[in-house]
Amino acid sequence: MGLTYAEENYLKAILRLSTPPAMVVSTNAIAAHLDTSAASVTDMLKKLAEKEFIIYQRYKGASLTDHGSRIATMLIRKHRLWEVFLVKSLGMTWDEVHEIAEELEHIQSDPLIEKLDSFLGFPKFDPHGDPIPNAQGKYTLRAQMPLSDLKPDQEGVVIAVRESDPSFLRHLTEKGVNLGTHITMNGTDSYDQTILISIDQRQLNLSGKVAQNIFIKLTSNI
Amino acid sequence: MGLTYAEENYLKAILRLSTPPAMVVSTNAIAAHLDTSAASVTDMLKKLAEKEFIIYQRYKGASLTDHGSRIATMLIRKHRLWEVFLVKSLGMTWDEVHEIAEELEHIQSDPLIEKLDSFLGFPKFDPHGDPIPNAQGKYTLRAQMPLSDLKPDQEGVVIAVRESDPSFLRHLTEKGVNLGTHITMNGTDSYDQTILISIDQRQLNLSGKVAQNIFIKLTSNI
DNA sequence: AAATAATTTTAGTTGAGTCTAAATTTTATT
DNA sequence: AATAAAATTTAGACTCAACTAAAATTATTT
Repeated sequence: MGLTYAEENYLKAILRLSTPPAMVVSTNAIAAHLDTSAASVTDMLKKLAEKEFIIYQRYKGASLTDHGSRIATMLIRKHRLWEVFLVKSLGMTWDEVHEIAEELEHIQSDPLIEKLDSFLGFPKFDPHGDPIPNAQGKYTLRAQMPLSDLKPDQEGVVIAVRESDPSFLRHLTEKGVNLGTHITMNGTDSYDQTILISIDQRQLNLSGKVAQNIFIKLTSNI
Repeated sequence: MGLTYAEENYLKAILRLSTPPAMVVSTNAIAAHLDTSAASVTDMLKKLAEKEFIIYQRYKGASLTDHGSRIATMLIRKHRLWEVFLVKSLGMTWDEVHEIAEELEHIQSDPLIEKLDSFLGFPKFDPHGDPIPNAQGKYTLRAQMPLSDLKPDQEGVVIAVRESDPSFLRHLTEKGVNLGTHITMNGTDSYDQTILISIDQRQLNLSGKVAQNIFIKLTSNI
């Protein structure tokens, strides 16, 4: 009695869009996220509610039940474990793996995923720095802030980036920004919101939009 | 422009059922293999012919075009490479992997499959002894015969087994029959067609049906 | 509080892939 | 060669997941 790919993708979208404290997601938000029509979303929400994966009230939006939340979390777990495999074992780059993991996450086998986890050494984070839920659905949250929020002279280490847009990730690679890269904030250009940073001794600048999608763990600044 | 899972599965079925010299597969054979109705097969054959993956004549059956054959062969390649990964890297057993590989073979990424091949060391055979096509679609055929065809006192090594039925494979494992196992034929029980063999010094018997699905490479018999 | 805008749902279609039942074509048998 | 049997195709219907257009509900603004 497995779920269809479409059902799984809807649950994943609802989890991704659920934010505390409300945890209720609107029809339009899901439609935008999945690039589909609001009418299609309404149809699917009715089905998912019928199967008790979500709680849904007409015109009010949807929220995951414990059951639905568990399924969505396991999809995230599978997605991120496969990404680790693709990068660590096969040598793919962080910009190549999201699309492939979108397919791999739907493979149905609990023994497979537990053995993959073991094979990879029970990684806690994926190649973009996102936490990997364990078999019980628990994961590590780390204190982090967008690079764009750093004040001049603050410094830190890149611990995560917004995944999934390959050209954004390739841009970072070109600039020398990777997980673990140490960055010092120099300042913001008042005209164009460009961010000035240094990596090692090297100075460079990033657009504000890019800097919002790089996440930093602060280190003691002098 | 990818194929649907259903289309891919039909092409794979046609390849599996194509036997020289005719290479033409009947509607009913496909229906039986895919456990579906003949009417559904007819519908799909029309679509595949329209897309030029097969040549199809009403009432006469279907055969793969070069294009269709290439796609089906690449599915076999992916299926068998994933099986090697599941057994060699993750430590699964040969009875567990077919069903999972049926899903994994549909993952769409050429770089992925070439890197997987390299990671595994370009294996030539899968965990059931079936040959793995290379990136050009070429594979190694080996001389082999069913265990049931051995004459008394002939001996050889198990180099392949019919894959895909988990309970058959578990049965073999229990009896101590694996790829590489050396077997001597002792004889056939005239009553019930049971096959008598020895493995090392140990004697055991197998049903005729089982013995037909174990493939042997003969070694010099005294 | 009424009017307008935005959001969401309903109604009616579509295409993929399947089904059963009936009709057609091919093959085998007398 | 005529008839019976087997194989195959056609016809019509179903489910899933999507769509557009129109209707209904909720939110916002005047």
